[in-house]
Amino acid sequence: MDLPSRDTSSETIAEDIALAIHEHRLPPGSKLSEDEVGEIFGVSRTVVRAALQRLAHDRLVELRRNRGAFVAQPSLREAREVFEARALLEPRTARSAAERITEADLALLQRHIDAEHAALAEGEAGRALYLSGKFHIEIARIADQDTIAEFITQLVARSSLIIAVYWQRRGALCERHAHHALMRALAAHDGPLAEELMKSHLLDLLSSLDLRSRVAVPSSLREALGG
Amino acid sequence: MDLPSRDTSSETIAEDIALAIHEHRLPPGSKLSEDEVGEIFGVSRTVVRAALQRLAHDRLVELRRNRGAFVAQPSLREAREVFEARALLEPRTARSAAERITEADLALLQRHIDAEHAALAEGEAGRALYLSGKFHIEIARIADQDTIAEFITQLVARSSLIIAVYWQRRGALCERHAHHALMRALAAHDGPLAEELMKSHLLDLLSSLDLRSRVAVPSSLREALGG
DNA sequence: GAACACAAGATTGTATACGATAATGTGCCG
DNA sequence: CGGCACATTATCGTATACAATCTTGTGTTC
Repeated sequence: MDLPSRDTSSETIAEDIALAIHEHRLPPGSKLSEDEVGEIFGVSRTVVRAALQRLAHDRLVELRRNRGAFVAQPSLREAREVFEARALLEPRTARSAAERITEADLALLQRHIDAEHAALAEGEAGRALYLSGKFHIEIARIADQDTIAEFITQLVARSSLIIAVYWQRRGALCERHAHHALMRALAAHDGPLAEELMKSHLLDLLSSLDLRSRVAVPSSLREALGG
Repeated sequence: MDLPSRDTSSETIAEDIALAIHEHRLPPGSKLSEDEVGEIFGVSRTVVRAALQRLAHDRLVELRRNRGAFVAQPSLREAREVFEARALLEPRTARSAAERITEADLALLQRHIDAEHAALAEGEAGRALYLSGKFHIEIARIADQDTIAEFITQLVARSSLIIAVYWQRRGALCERHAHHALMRALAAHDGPLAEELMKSHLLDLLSSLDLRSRVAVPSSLREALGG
């Protein structure tokens, strides 16, 4: 039943869970029992705990003492703060990326966009959102700023969670235009334009969230009631 | 020998180790054996591992598979990146802080500065550096930006490590002037000035490091040679 | 009938034990 | 005498077992 588990397992498990959260297969509030997770992945609680601790540090899960691990439910305040942090980091990073981007990088970014496009066409909105986040992370990597890229990776993951909770217009993510425009600026090595586009893109994202009143409903309760 | 250990222990241990790194009692490259640390704090390896994992996530220690945990030795590149990240985050945060700072906040900051002063006078350079970092973190907290404050906390801790490795002028930290000037700008609610002062303060810090050539010497080797 | 106290169950927190892996020391061979 | 192969040792990686804590169900009392 348990595959040979190629590498160090706790990292793999943490990434699997993170991906599930990212793709909204694990809704906010879900309980992640150590026994249960351990059985699913065929490992002991020890390694599960390590994975959960890592996710807790990234604020993707919340660890409550003697209660267990739950998929985090970002507060209104946290949602605002995450996007404010991104607004500080990403525009300047996009500018750096535009100044040093290569043809290979551009091709890679284009593949990301195409994959996102395809996922959306197939109705896999969760996966599309995940790939959309990858696009942002990739830009930070292109800027050759590993430290900042790491922060952005965290922020993108948390953004995914925030979108799961506070998204209002259930329609299409209007990101395609923004990402295409960013691509053009990057291809043209136009740093200032890329910076400006990224800035407004993040503002658009933030304003598309309903941060007025919608308190995060405890989805565990909703589960119990709905089904 | 072992105190009742008031709270959850792994957090406490992680903070104790972080403080020791911060104050340069644990030089970069030091090995942190699980058994050894566990014996010192009177706990099992389980909880030590949790603490070390947390520190590894903050990039204060490096975890090598089947080798153990070592106090991190930031690379030249990492040193540069950490200060670039701070340059993106802290100036704008200082501006926000200036706009919303209260009298109580000012008093607290002043106490920080005084304590730093006192530590320096008593020759406790390590503790002075630690308090100096606290000053920066406190500003982020005053800006009411928990998320960014968390990032800055990480970056300040890593900066301390970087200073331990790359500091060139062994003389006094020239921070006192910069921090006093910042205090004045904050007290005057002068956001733009605070932003500018923070920016140049960080640049000063970066330029006071010797990032030209000095490769981090493996201090374990140096220990062995020096006695 | 409602509220409190208590007990049973479940889940996490921690310690210990065993297996795997890498560093080190020893002996043989060239 | 130097270098390589192998055994030894120490340390980490993981699993399991026990203890502490919280939740929940039940019975009693007002």
